[in-house]
Amino acid sequence: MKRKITLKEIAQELDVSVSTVSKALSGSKEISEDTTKKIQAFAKLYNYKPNNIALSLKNRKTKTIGILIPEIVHHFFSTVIRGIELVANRRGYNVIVGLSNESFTKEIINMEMLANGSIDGFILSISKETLLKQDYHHFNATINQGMPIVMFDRVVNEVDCDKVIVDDLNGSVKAVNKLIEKGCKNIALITTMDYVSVGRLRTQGYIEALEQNKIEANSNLILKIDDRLDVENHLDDLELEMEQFFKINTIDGVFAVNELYAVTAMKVAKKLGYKIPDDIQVIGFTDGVLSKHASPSLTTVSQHGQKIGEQSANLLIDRLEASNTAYDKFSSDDELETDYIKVVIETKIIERESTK
Amino acid sequence: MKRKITLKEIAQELDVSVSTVSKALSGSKEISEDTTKKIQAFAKLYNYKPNNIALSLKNRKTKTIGILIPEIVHHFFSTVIRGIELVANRRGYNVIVGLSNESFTKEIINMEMLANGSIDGFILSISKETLLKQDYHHFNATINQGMPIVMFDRVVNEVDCDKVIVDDLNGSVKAVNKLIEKGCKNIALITTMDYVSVGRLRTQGYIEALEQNKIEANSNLILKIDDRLDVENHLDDLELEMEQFFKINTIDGVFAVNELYAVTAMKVAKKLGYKIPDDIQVIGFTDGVLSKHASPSLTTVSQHGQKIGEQSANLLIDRLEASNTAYDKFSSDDELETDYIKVVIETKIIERESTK
DNA sequence: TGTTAACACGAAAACGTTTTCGCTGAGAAT
DNA sequence: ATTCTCAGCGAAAACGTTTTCGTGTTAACA
Repeated sequence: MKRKITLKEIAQELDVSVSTVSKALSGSKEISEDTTKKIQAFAKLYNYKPNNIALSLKNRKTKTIGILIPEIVHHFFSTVIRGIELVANRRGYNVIVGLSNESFTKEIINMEMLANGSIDGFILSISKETLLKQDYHHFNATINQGMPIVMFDRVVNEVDCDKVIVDDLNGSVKAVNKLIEKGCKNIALITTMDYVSVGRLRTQGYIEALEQNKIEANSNLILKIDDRLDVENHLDDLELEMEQFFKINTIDGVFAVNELYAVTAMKVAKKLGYKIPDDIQVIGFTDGVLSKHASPSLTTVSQHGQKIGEQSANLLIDRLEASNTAYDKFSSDDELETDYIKVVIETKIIERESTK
Repeated sequence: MKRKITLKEIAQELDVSVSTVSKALSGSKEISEDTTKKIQAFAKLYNYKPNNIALSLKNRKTKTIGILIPEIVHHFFSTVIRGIELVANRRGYNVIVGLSNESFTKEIINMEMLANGSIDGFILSISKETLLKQDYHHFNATINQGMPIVMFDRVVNEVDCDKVIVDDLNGSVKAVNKLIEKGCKNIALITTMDYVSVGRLRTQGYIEALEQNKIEANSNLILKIDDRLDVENHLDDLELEMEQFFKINTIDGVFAVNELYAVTAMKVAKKLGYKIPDDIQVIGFTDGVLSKHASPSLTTVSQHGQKIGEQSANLLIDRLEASNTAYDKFSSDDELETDYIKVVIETKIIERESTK
């Protein structure tokens, strides 16, 4: 077992100083060609690689991005991570992942754990509990310590930082318009409680689309699911709720704010004897595995999670590397006027079998 | 913008030495009660938190685990990550994620990037390309440098390290037995090419179960999918291949080595007019979203990905913390006899609508 | 021969910790 | 009055780098 070799050991072995080794390895012309060759050969032989931690300490930057998300077993979030990892890696950064599990406390603990030097900046999506509490002090505290944050998807006005969001409103408008265009008269909405911003926006889109088409929104046709309970493990409840909903109302179109709701709606509808898309047409949000492989496969609003991740990472790294140089130029810690960017990722409707 | 405060700054501010501050904060009784109180109050006021990087450098351990997996947008792998993160966090570790994207080269690059001090140990699952090439030198090199590795799911005998695997063979035997027990006479197997160890093992389980029941395996009933092509984006090909398969053979039971194949098989079967589970019963492997939400929902062999992650993390951290003390005790770098552990996670059949 | 410039290298500081050891002064013991 | 003990604190080393600033040697120049 040969442990990793250090500059000091190379120096001792070759009877030169540590500084000489360092310079030789970086190809400094301060060192003679002879010594340089000798040192480089030796280093290669022993597979020398500089220690990242030491570099981080010296440079006061870790080349690591912290991702903080509510949940990882989730198609959308894992797609975003993939996007982040892709550009992070390409630009020489690593990615460290923390899960808040939708909990306010875990979110804070995780942030504090990472904010003490482990990372250069955050990319995060806010947990449901935090959204409910509307307590965002930990984000602002982190930013005030000089650590940049990029928020995606679940964002909030109270925090001043770069943001990457899906065009939820527009996407929903498009989806509902599509249903109308395909002949639906009584379009139901299956959504979440309002405190989740994406749920609220998608609901708003539904209403706007109806208004655009001079259709009066009927509150009976809106089903708000309480997703504080762990839906995945209470599928029966969900189905029951929807069954009631379908029985009470006459419906020929469904817009659901995520694919689980959409797929479940289809299942329930089929069970009640409706044919899809003949009797009822369905459009979901989020283009995940479920949409693709459901039968009938689901027409859906695609969020381009990977693009969101890529954009977020680019935004963060841009700011990180800009702040280096800006820092040198002005050397003023305070208030170099920062205007933050909000990137909106366009959605796209992917038509499959659940619409005519 | 107040940057993070350091020991040195506290020391200056309070006119004591850095050592005194450090000791006071750690509650050393070497420091008088007065000074201790003063320092602790000041530190709390300025929200002092020790810098992780400096600690890592000093302690020569980062309290960070590197995860290296082929793909993250994947139910099984993300579940494993969740398990790892859970126990890592509980035991004071962070988790850094690298994606090989099934590529040999990216696997190596990622390993080298992380092996230079950024992490204390690896938890990984081998990429397909690496399995194909059968080149495992990078794993052994890493281990020889004193960095422990835990492999899960896709493991290999050529590398000596702790391993956590699913009981693929037994799981498959159970699944096929279940089909036989439910009255299936002509059971088809839909599997991958043999170089993926889990595919091979599950195939083997299929054959063993048939033998146990004195049924002769019929090679016509085995469909090997070439998954080198990106299946997700070539669903049509997949369906076509299966359609041919179903047309040629008489089949009343299907065992598929993953849920995508199983769900697709159901889709094709339904299209051909078969009723599930009346005409054909289906069992898949991996209990993911698809299994749960397919219609009919899929009976499947559950792999307990989270448990795999938890076990892997515990194994790794145990070894990390043991090696500390062992190191102190013997102070011998070389060959303290290491016997590695292989943990087998039992599978469980979850019965749903696709079997009688 | 004496001054200078270039060259090749080393010493030391710095990043932020922890820890070992040594020092100082005050009170107790002799 | 002298030695001892101990409490309370500081200096310095160490972790592995990079970088700035010397410093000594040699060759070139006046």
